[in-house]
Amino acid sequence: MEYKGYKITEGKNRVIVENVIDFNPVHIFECGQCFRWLRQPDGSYTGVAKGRVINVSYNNGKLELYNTNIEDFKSLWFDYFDLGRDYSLVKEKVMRDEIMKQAVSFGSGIRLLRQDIWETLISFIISANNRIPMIMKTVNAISETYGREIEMDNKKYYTFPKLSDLSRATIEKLELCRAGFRCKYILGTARMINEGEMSLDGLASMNTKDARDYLKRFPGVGPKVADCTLLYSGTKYDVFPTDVWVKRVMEELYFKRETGFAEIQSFAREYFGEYAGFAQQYLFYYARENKIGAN
DNA sequence: TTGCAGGGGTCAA
DNA sequence: TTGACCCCTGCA
Repeated sequence: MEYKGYKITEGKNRVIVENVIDFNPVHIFECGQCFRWLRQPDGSYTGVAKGRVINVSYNNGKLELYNTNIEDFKSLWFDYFDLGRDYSLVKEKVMRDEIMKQAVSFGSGIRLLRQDIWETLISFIISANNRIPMIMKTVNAISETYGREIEMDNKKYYTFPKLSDLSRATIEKLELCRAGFRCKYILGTARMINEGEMSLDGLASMNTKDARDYLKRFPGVGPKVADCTLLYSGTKYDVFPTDVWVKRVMEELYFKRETGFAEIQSFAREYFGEYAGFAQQYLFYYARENKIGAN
């Protein structure tokens, strides 16, 4: 059948989507926006999202989602993989110079996943002063401890915990998930939302600055975590999360000198405008994979 | 083998 | 503006 410009067919516990372009699982899942997708020996990726576990592979315009059905594809995965967006247009918009042409060509199959904002917020609180393998371990441990068990091919996986379940956690038990000094931030944030003191529901209708300031009221959330939360949940795209890698690549390729957070932010806003978030993602992936600016 | 620096930042002084 | 911070890995 035809669905929003794609040809989709249903197979045994799987959905095949044809005519998919600008989609590369390696770029998407390894560009740093998510922590729950694992590369399999055959090159496909298995991950937990939307309360489900699926396996994703892609070859020559054909996207294959295993352990799902057409109904879930329409209601969940189409949106999650941002399949309604024309990434060729996005690339055109951000390729403003030779540097961006390089970065885009390097990460040509990147897509910004539209992830659950609650999970994204907690995951990026964990990311502070941390390394990716550790972040993945901690998010997994939290899911195993407080999430729900699901299954694919007789293997167990765990969904990211609901707000109410994580709110009931204790610092002592959370510490077993190896979140270290971030445990108090996780619990503090969860409880503020659970008790109704704060809410993630209104962020989309705020302007970007207000949304960022609002998120920064959570413990463990500063400018970087706030911007990541907004961008990787698909809430705001005119943000430019600036971590050490982005700072390095901006200094080395654009500024040709040392600079600060504020200067990079205003440059990105001015230069990339509403596409800043996409530009950041191409740049980050390019910088990290090529160790640009690494000592 | 042991020791130490440092990491996708944030907080507090 | 500057150091401390959980925990783990990489590298002397």
